[in-house]
Amino acid sequence: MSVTIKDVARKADVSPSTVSRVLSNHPRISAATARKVREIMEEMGYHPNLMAKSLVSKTTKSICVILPKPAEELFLNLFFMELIRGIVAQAARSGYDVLISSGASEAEEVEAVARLVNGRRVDGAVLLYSRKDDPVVEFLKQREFPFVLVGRSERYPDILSVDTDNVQAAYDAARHLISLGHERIGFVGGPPNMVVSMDRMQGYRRALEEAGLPLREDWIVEGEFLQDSGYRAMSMLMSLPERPSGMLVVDDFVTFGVIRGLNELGYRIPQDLSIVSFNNLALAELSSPPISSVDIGSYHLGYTASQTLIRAVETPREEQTSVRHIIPHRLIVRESSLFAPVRKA
Amino acid sequence: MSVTIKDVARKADVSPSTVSRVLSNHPRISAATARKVREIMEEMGYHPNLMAKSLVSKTTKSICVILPKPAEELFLNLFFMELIRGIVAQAARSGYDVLISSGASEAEEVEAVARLVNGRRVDGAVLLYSRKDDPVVEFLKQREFPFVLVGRSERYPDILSVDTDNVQAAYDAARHLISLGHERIGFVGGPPNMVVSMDRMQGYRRALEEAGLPLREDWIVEGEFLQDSGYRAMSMLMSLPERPSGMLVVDDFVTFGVIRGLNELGYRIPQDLSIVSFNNLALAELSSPPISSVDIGSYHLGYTASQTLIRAVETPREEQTSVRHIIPHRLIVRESSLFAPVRKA
DNA sequence: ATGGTTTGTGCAAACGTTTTAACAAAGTAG
DNA sequence: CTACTTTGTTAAAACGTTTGCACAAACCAT
Repeated sequence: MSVTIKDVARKADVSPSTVSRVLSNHPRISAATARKVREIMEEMGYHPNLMAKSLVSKTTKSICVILPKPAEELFLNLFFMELIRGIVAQAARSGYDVLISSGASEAEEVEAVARLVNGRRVDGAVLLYSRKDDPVVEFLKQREFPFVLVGRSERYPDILSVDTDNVQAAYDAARHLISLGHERIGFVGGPPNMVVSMDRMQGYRRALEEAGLPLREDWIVEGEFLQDSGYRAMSMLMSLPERPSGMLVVDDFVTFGVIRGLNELGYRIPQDLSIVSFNNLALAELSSPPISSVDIGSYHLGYTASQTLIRAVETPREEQTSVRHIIPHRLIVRESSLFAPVRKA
Repeated sequence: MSVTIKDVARKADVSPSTVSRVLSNHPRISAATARKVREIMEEMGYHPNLMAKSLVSKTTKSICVILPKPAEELFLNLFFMELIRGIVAQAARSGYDVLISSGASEAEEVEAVARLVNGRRVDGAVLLYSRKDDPVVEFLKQREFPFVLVGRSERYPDILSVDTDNVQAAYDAARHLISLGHERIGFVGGPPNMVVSMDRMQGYRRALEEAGLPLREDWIVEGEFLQDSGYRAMSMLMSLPERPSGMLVVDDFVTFGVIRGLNELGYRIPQDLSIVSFNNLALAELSSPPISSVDIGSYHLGYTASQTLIRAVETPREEQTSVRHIIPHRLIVRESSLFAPVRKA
């Protein structure tokens, strides 16, 4: 059907090997031959068959990204999209393709990635965030298959990973509120089995402890964040006898739920409650009021993940130098956080 | 390195062909042999090499989705994510993998897809929305490569596509406002070179014309929607001597910009301005106030697109029966739209 | 001239499958 | 018992590349 290396060879009156070598810029090909062959390739509309190439080179020039199952991170969608963009952009630059895969359950997820890995369809995998005992991590680790984790693994701290220093990020965010004079600070977390939730929680606790502020468990909410649980969280929190004046919220999306809850209850932001959240999605800026948020460089995170993975795939067994990349974060202050009610400045 | 069909054959004391046939459930294999071979496969941990399979079968069992270049549809990110989920889910069910690709410019985009298509790395492609003269459509069309368009092509109405009836959707949305008593209705559109923008605009116009309402060009805004252009659009619109009492907005994300603009200007929604928008992203519900939005079934759209494409890929040349799928939409009324100032009920 | 290196090319074997054609063995009908 | 069909299996040729080895020709010091 379509034109092969042999057709080109025949027409150019050289052997297939020569054509192949022209393709890969082999140094021992004469300029004249190279030019001729290239001309003919152009003329005949030759394009190498990537499958055949893969078969012999035992390398696919593609990586896969495992999209976590939807349910538990509905609220991370926008973040994922940015991440994926970064991954795809970098992979393209390195000449890699990106396969995207997912499963409806954890079991399906590992099954999907097993198919790709076992079928030698990809050279490496990037995992988007990890649960506490992620079976996919387990699988890849045991198969010794190259992969990079966007996030942090508790069980395997030595794993190739790209991450935000979430403890520090949460610490910084809390410090921001504290520096504004807030002394009663609550926390709205994500699903407790996700490492990122745990880390942010820890940063929050540390900042409060260090500042000698009260750490009240009833100001801490964690859970799946669906439609109206932001509302419910707020209605619970705000009906306490003693209410926080500032809140850390684990993700901008969740913050939307929170804001809506507060609006319905008649509270005003930031006058009644200051909010700082995380991820700095495009939404944060468009919210009313615009949300103070810790930018974690989602695109950059993806970009680096892809880069790290591809480097790992391409270097044989010599130890990877740095095993854990931290992407810097930075707090973007907007209107949702203001001085505490008892003014200081 | 890894175990091949030949290794299994040797150990099972049959020929490679037999193993291959066991794999594909060939009817002429005896139950006994099949069982034995399967056992050995299991025992040795055999997994077929998909590349080799592809090479001979000339089919890759994968499709690609072309992510439009980021700039112009920042606001569609969330929508795309849903779409992709649908595509990936359906593809997985049909045993297909999904490759995702993009380019920084239109030229790069077509280059990226050309690589995949020419390299026979995918069996089909799904395009997410189309510009007016999309070069990717042009390329695929001319190559006679199977693809499905999520959206509508002006130039090629006969193309395989899955779409919302955007004219009708916009019409319905406008009717909703009209039925609430609004007589002054504006429109905030998307980039004018996108077909979806044009269609929604048309539905808006039609509804107003039909109802005999004034169609004022200064109530119509279109353009790239970035950070503060929502704000600017509103500040322009609301400073007109005669202001609309209701607005159609092309996308929930854009609506966020609009709402923020209105908030800053001191207008209240829906009291001062009713808003109906499109896509019904998860955000719509979380907004303050929650946004009335036309749900276009993004996931379903992606799911159907994938299904349609794969069917097309797998049936040879017999004409595809229905060439254009319309996914039903439905208006979800929330708090952003209310009776017009002059009450009727 | 001579031997040694460099340069340019081709042969053929691999990569791991599928599939066509061939064939032996076993079953079936007359 | 023979001729024909069915059943189960195999050998070998593809699929389109890459690459190690071989080798001739050209170049370069002696």
